[in-house]
Amino acid sequence: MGNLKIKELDSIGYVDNRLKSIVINTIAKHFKHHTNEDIISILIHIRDNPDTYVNDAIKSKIALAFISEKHDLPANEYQLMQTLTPIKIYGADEIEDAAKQQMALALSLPISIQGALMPDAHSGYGLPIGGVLATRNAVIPYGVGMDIGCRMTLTIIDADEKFLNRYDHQIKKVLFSDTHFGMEGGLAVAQYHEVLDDSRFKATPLLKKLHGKAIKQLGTSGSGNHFVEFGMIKLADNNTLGLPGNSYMALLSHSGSRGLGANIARHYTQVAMDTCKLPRQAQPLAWLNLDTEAGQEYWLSMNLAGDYARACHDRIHANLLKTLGLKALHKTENHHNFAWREKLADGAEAIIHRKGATPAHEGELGIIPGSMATPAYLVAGKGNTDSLNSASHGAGRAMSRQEAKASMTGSALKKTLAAAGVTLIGGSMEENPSAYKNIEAVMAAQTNLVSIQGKFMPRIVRMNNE
DNA sequence: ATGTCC
Repeated sequence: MGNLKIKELDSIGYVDNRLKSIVINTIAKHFKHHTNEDIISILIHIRDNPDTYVNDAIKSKIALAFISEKHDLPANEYQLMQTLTPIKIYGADEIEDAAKQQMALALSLPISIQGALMPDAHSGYGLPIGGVLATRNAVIPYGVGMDIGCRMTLTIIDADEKFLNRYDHQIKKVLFSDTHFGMEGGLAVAQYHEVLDDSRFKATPLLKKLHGKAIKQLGTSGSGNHFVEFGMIKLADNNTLGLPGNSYMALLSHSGSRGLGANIARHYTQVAMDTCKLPRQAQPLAWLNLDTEAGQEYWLSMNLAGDYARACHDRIHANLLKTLGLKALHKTENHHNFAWREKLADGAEAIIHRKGATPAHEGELGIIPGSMATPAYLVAGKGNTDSLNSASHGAGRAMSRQEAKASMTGSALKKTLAAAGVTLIGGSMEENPSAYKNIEAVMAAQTNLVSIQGKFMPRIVRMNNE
């Protein structure tokens, strides 16, 4: 740093030793060719306007340290920022205020860079469902969610509607015998997938402990809105899959990482909340710095849970197709509860949290389901950077689970299903189609984010009982 | 979402 003296730092208010060492390191790394005069004027500007630098790739470290020093906070305590972090909201009219407020709170974290709210958004714990958040070198366990790697898999099958109609009875039987939903019991046939041999299961005491549970639950589905269903998909002409724009039988599944991911999420949320202190209302958004051991452990564990969730879908699809003697033509899959290291529009690297959001980079295929009696859409991303390359993960809840239960009777649901030509095996009132927003309206709110490649209509749906 | 506090 040329001949800038420590005394000069003192004279401009950089007195704290931690602050000084960050400044010295930053200067040595990034401001080698600046004059002392320039450096001092930059430091004074950061000192007087720290909030405006919290998103700066280089100067944010100084700004954050300065803010924490100024407020006389310990190194692990943080204040919320007043600066407005960029946010784009899609389908704002249909999104409840509580979800927007949660997103605004998330954007006031000093680690937040950019955010987006998808048209199916509703309030969740910490980050709203349908929330996308870019942060700098930190991961928020509640920004990923409790079901790490909750995801979709669609297999387009080499069969037409005649097969679905002719083998209706067998399909129902297999959807009952070859899937497992809920917490008790498991599949009749022992499952294997190479993910079970993954060495990451030996990386931490927690993962070692969870390995047995992962073995038992491989190939099972969860509860709530999780499903496995057969239906028909009509592909668009000139779709990007390279398949003729015909109608095909298809298998669609929605589930996550079961007990493995839930335990990882619970454990590291606690670690984050113990080690990253925030104002009370923001505490669920506590993060793990990715340079710390806990941050790296979570990152490894989250990725393993994601791979495990994928393996569960792989087993489900392989089991059902094998029993029914069917052949896959094409497979589409995507996580919608996960975090990725990605580049932002300006080239800066960020951690992108998608909590109930579909990755939608240019050309990337994904699946956006409606409900048990409404279409799911096979989409290709448009790479819209305002949405952080994301789209909705479904139609989104219009009613709480309680409201949904209270507003629907068994006979009314039967009528809805019959009108849609859907057979439901298991399922609950909480998942009734009217508890969800209109999927067509949600799709209309994100035409700048994805293009529709195919429309899937469920025919035989398996969900958890109750 | 989750053997819903091993």
